[in-house]
Amino acid sequence: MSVAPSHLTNSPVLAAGTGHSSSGSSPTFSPLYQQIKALITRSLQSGEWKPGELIPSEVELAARYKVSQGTVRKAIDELSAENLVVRRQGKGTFVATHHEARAQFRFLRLMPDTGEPHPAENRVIEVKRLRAPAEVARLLDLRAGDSVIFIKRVQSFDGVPIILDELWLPGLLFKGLTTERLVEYKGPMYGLFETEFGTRMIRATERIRAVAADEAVAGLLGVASGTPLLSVERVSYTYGDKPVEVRRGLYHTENHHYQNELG
Amino acid sequence: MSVAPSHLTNSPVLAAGTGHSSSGSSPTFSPLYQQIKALITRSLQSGEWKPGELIPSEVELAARYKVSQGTVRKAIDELSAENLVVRRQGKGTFVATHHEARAQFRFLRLMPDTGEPHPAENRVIEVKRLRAPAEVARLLDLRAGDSVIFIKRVQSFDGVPIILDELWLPGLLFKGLTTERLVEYKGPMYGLFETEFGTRMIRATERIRAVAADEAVAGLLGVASGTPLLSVERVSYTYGDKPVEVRRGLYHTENHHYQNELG
DNA sequence: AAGTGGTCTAGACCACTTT
DNA sequence: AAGTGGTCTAGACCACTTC
Repeated sequence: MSVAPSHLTNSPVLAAGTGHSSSGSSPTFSPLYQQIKALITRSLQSGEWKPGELIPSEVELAARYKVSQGTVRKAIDELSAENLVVRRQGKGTFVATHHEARAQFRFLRLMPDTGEPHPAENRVIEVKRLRAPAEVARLLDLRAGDSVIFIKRVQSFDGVPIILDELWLPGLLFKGLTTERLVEYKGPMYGLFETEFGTRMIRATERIRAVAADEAVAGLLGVASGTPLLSVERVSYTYGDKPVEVRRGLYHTENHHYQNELG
Repeated sequence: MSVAPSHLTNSPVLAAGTGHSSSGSSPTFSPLYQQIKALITRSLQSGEWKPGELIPSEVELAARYKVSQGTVRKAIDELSAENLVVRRQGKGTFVATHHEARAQFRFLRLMPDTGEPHPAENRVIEVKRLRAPAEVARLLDLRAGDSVIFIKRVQSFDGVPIILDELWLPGLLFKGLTTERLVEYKGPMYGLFETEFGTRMIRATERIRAVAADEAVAGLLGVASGTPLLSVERVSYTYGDKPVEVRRGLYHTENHHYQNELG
């Protein structure tokens, strides 16, 4: 009935019956739906469909890739599970964006011990361009000495400073980033990165430990020197597992805690 | 062709064609595969299939529940995603267990800053039965004053004490738990709970903060009083989201860190 | 009414494991 | 060879949204 999708690595021609094979004899072979998933991911990465936009329907994609709707469906199921897209019944499938309430708490895990989480107030302390320190260069997959943008800021809740953040971003990707744009932008920083610089954070790894506040830090957070703080070192990745942000946060956890779920 | 599964809430009789409906007019209705999933979960919970054992094949389950294999498959897909079962191609589907290398790191997130994770050595400091403090009773969904088992222990890596744990367990569920059984048991504590007491931890929530070591804690961990420590408060749940463990860990994070992934 | 994702079925073939 | 989970297809109907 159907014709084998010639641009994919599978079955050159299909045997009798309806189903068709899922592996050829090529050096690389993966299930069809994985290949479809990779193709869709490529389109997301290239900006063919931008954050917040509607992607083609399952039927359209099935026609485009010459596979069944069920196969496209399984590909999108996985993309949805990885938070790259969001399905909405009756409407369609949308490219995920950081400009949504539900997406916020994936990357900001600090919660007040009691009551509802409040929006953070940001105070930018410093933005400058510098040569990547060896450690940052290693984590960002850059050469030591490559240009990076350094940001230092304090986040407050209800007027009380709680988080001191330091960020390092690849200079090439975030060329026009200035203090003004950071300050005037409302909403989460990842929303700014996504909208203004076309870089979307997909996942991150964190290393958490307890440290003591030194003099400088204590001053910025309004605590006594030596106060125990949560140190959160984060590396964020975009499409293709490319590292695009190194962040070091110091959290004052007297009345807040880092919330984590072990699934 | 097929007959509607009368023990499920859906379609009393099925219309022409192959597919059949997914919602009735009953007060409660959920997709068929969710109902199947609930039935399988109940069998896991009741011990019909024990940890490590093989559960019936998809074909058998489809016959038992009078649904298609595809529907059983979708139910098991979700159970697999939730780590309740493990699929092995060609062999079958097995009930998940804590006695596996892969399951360890889901609940022990402390890693050495460099090198491979080592097995922990446990030193049990105290095991006693007491009346649940108000906070513990609240978290375990018990009445204040109900009997709980309290455990205090130190975990070391390469002979260096790193973790001080305090645990509270419902007395009813862990009747025969003694210091001896804790000490003589090899492997992870959740393995003991699962094998000896039939209580399997499914998921947990954690609240993490930084605190200073007091005199008693400092002595047990061999650090100076006032040293910043990671405080990890965990509540673990078994089937049916029933809380069955409260744990408070203090981690010395000078050469270790808590590893977390943000998906 | 038309289009979208969500559910369910039936059947085919594949890859892997055991007998 | 037989049994298991894994992939793929085709088609039906449902729930929801928009026109």
